[in-house]
Amino acid sequence: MPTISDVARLAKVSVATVSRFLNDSGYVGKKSREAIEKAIKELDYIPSEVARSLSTKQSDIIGLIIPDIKNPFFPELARAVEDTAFEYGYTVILCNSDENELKEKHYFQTLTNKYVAGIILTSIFDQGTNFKNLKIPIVALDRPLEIDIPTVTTNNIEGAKLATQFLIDKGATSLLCVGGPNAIRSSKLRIEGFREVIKEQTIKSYIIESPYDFETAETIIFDYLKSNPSVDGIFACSDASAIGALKAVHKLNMRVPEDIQIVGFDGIQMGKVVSPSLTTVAQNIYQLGQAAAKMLINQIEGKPLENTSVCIHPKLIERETTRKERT
Amino acid sequence: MPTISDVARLAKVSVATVSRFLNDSGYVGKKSREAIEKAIKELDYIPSEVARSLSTKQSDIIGLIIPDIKNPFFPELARAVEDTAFEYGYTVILCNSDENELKEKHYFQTLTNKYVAGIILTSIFDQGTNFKNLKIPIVALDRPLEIDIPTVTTNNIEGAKLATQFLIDKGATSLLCVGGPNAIRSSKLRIEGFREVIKEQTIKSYIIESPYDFETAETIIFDYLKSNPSVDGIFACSDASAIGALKAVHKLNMRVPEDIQIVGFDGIQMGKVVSPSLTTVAQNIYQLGQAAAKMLINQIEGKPLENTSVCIHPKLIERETTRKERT
DNA sequence: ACACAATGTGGTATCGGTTACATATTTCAT
DNA sequence: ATGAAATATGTAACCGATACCACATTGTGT
Repeated sequence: MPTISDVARLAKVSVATVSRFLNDSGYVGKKSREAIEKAIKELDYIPSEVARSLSTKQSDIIGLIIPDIKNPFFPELARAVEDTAFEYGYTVILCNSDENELKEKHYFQTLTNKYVAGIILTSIFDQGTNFKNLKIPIVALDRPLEIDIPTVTTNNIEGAKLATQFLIDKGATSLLCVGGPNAIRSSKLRIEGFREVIKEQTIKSYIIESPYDFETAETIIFDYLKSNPSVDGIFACSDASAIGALKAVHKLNMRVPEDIQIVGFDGIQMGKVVSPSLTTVAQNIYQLGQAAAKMLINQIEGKPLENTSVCIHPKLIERETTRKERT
Repeated sequence: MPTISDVARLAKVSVATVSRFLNDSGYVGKKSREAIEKAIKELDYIPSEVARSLSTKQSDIIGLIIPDIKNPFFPELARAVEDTAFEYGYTVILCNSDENELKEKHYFQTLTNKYVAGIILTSIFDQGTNFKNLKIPIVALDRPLEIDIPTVTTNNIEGAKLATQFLIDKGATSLLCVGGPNAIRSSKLRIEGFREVIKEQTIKSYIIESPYDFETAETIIFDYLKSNPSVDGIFACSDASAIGALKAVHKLNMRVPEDIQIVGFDGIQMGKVVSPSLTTVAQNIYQLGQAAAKMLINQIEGKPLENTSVCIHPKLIERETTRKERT
């Protein structure tokens, strides 16, 4: 691996001049410029990121802390972040926090110790870590953190309203809302959206809580429906629980969407693939990740942020778990 | 952030002694040791990874290059790698190559430039890059590279045989094998396994090729089945195409598993979730990733590799797309 | 008691860049 | 013509570690 000194020697200039050339900082004369360009080409020189980081205390690495890449929501998000990072010349370190505060803190430690340029964080701990005295840029993704930290989220209330209203429009008269874990802000907001629509209506409604995973959701919903068979519409606050609901409903020999309609939330791939395919309020996951990455990079590069927070509109995707027409 | 000099000053020793202490290299007297420990605690000192990397030309970062984290096979793999890396004090950079040689090369460049400790690679390019003259450890995952590079794969032939034999045992008499892209070695091997079982039998069989994605697979299989309705068993070389097959079969109003049975390959989450749930040859994806990470770390840390390649047995998971008993 | 090994410690060059500062040359308005 | 400003370039300190080498001290076998 050639170093900056090799280039300097070959181009018969000093390392300072080469450095100035590389970073486009300060003056570099035409002759030097040409000689340096030639030398770089000849040597196949690439500046050492590590040395540069040591000097500037900033690398071209972005940390991405998410609960679990296995959770079907996150691969697409990660992909969007990585694509955007790639485009701007950054590289992504992936961290699975498991919603575990200790692990999260550990990653923060590790990442800052690597002089990462910034961190994108999906965390349920809105207060725990003290993000303010951290001097590196942070963007909160999917779940808001403290007030002054830039945030990218989907408009959860709007999405929940969309789903609920849609079920009603399609003729549902007795609605079940399957909320997510209470600790997660977005889950609360989705339930809130559901409530807001319901209170203007005169239909029966129930709200239950379930973690965001298929199996548990399936069990919980199965049990619920067994004792409350009158329910004819389910709004699940995540596609995972919606899919659990779908399985539960199947087991109960109810037909979807004839006997009971289901609308999920998230828009994960899997929704397309289940039978019947899932009507859902899709978050534009890719856009979410992209927006977060862009905001972070803007901060890193000192560009002004036009918005301190971005709220992306969800979109209802009508598939097969809801009726085609009002009955 | 305190530095090693701060520690040295506080402990009234030289930086060399502190360094020796930190790396457990060379002699450090008892008194110095205690003073240093105290100083480190007092200052909350953590050695700078970046400075260390510059000096040693090795970081604690592992590069993971995969085609696409959105592909449902990879999140679990990535998770396994990350978990194992975490356990041993390493950190993972995620790279999506899109099976694109240029992108792959670029990532190699970027990663080596960061002095990564090693790279785990899922690549279809078995010759392109010259891995030999690379001085950092590499492990090939899922798809073998050149001969002398440690490799972790599933026993694809065995898995394909398992699936094919199972279909036959369950009474299928006219088999369709849906292979993956020909460029992918594992796909070839799975087709080979299928062939091996078939040639000992006297049943009809067909082989078609399809990319590993739902939509395309669905279309291709739909068209095929339309003109060949006698097929009563499908072995799909990936769960993705198996799920495509499932949808295609549904559209054709054939019942699964009564009219036609389906067995997939991979064991992705989604298989559990489709209806009917997918019988499949499951790779132990987590174990795959874990084994790869461990092999890599062993290489990095100079420990001997007992095996230059690991081949993990797949396991047939019987679910609902095959019949319960032989008909 | 002496030679030699083992133990303990510090000085400092080095990794490969950045950047403040000094210095030299050119440009240009007056 | 001349002094200030702009342009161009080099020297060397610095980022925060590692590691080679020199040197001092202690232990030990004969």
